[in-house]
Amino acid sequence: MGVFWSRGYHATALPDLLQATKLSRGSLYAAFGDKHSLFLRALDRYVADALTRMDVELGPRREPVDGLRAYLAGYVDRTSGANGRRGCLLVATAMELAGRDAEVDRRIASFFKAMEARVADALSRAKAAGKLADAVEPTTAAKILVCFVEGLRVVGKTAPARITSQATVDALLDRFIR
Amino acid sequence: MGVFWSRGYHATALPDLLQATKLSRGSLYAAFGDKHSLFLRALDRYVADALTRMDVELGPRREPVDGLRAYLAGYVDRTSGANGRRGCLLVATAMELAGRDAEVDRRIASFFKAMEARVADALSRAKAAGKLADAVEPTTAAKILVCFVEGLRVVGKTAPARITSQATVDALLDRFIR
DNA sequence: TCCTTTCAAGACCGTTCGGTCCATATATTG
DNA sequence: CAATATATGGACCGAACGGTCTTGAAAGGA
Repeated sequence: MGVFWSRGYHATALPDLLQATKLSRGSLYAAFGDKHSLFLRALDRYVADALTRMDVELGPRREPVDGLRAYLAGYVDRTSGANGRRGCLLVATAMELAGRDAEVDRRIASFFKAMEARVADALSRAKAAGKLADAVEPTTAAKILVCFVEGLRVVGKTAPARITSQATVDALLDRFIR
Repeated sequence: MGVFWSRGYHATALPDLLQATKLSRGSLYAAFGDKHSLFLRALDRYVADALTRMDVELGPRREPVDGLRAYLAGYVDRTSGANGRRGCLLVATAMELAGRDAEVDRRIASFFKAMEARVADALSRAKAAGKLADAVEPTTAAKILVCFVEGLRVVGKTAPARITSQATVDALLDRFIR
């Protein structure tokens, strides 16, 4: 997963994968079929990791506003410094392969949907608790937050300044919570 | 430019460029040096187009809030339907090449800075006109909007639904203007 | 008309790509 | 120990890559 993450699909060559998996050429093909299948596996793992992390951060047992802060803080962390420069396998894949690879399309779209649903859920619990500013609609606000964090990943590739990102995130959240 | 835009740098092969430029192999190399130089030219043009468009939308002669609406409407348009699926040369390049190509890095970073400056300027004029909501700080809000629109481009690759994007954009802007 | 310049078409180059195959070494098992 | 299953390193394959160079036709000028 790591090597696709760092380099992207096209830029990752077989030798990179062999080194990363410490497998021989033959064994790698026996185990995973081909490069594309291996990539889909990596993508699936990346998505699963992201979703379970969100389930922790935004889970129903947690105070929703705290959860949203944790969720956004995670993105600040992942878009700062070396993490930021490394980028995001999902966003990179969306830009590189979406529209040309149906399997990838499905995974990307379903991930965004799942992420949005989790954020929307946290927001609606926050709203029920009276923590949201007036006229904030959870599902729409969730779309805003999803777009925003994905944009953070893009900008973080070349401007991964933690303090700035954190301040930006705080300012955004301030427009939604009471 | 179009062919890099649609396919990305690595995925664009020489034959694609020959067909797009209607040049022979020899002429193309005589005119542009190599693939990388040609790509940088295309990127420069893309950036220049985007900035001049923003200068029109957010120019000082225009009502700043109207300008921001036009600017955001432009992004809705470019992230909807076929336009959305085509993606954005800048975002794709940022994810594919940033951190591995210094020339690209400079261009991406300076573009985001320039975009942010223009948005911030419009916002501060709006603030001076009393059109901004309380406690909205133009430079921070500009960073938010930039991240948001770049995120729209990412999400628009797989979910290019115009009505949804427009509603999301409207909801975001509503949090900032009075 | 002839000479020069230009440029398109594509042969060609070395390299690298993703993928297959085999000979060999290493375990595993009776 | 012998027989068998397993997995490894790397040779090998055709194709495509980016880039160079030759050839020949068309165009322009004297």
